[in-house]
Amino acid sequence: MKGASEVRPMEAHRKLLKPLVERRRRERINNSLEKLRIFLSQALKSEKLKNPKVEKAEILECTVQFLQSSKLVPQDGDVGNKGYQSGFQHCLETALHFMNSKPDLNVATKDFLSHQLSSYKPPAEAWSPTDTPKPTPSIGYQDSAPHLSSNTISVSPTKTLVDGQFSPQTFQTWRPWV
DNA sequence: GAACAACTGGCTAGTAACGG
DNA sequence: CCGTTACTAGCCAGTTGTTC
Repeated sequence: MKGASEVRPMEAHRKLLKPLVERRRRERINNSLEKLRIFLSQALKSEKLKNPKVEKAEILECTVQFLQSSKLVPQDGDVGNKGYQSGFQHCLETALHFMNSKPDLNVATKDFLSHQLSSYKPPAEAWSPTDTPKPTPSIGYQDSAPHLSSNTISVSPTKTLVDGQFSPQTFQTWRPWV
C-alpha cells in the first residue's frame, strides 16, 4: 500500500512537463496569430496591423472581416451552400485537368479516376462550418480497381465519430453524393 | 492601476491495458 | 464483451507577472 504523500515518478514527470507543453501550445497560438497579423497587414494595407503590439482580439476581428469581404465564407442571407458547391466543382475540375495533363499516367488508372471524380456531386444539403465534419472519402483501390463498375467509395474504417453517427460499417459503404 | 500576456491547477475526453 | 483503472493530451478559468 503506497502512502498518499508518495509522489509517483510518472506524476512528477508530468508535473514537470505540463508547463512546457502549455508554453508550446501558447507559442503555437501566438505564432499563428503573428502570421495572420503580417498577412492581414499586407492584404488589408492596415497601419493598425503593422504594429506588432496590436491586440490578439483585433487580429481575429480583422480576420473575420477579411474572410467575409473576400466571400470565402457564407454571408448573412446566403441561400444554401452555393459557395461550398462552386468550390467543390472547382476542385473537381482542377483535379481532372491536372490528371489529364499527365501523359505518363497509366491509362486505366486515369480512366478509373476520371470516372470516379466525374461521378461525384457536391452534397445537396446546406452545410455550415458548425456542422459535424464530413469524413473525407478516399477511393478504394483494389487489385482490379480500374474495373470497378460502381461508384462505391470505401473510407478508412479506422475511426468512428464521437457521437457514433458513423460506424466502421457505414464508412465501408458510404456513398455520399451518388 | 488598467490592460494584456503568461502561467498554473483542475477538469474532461479519449484510449490502452487488464481482469472478471 | 464489458467495466474499471491508469494514463495522456488538450482546454479553460483563475492567478500572477509585465507593460504602458
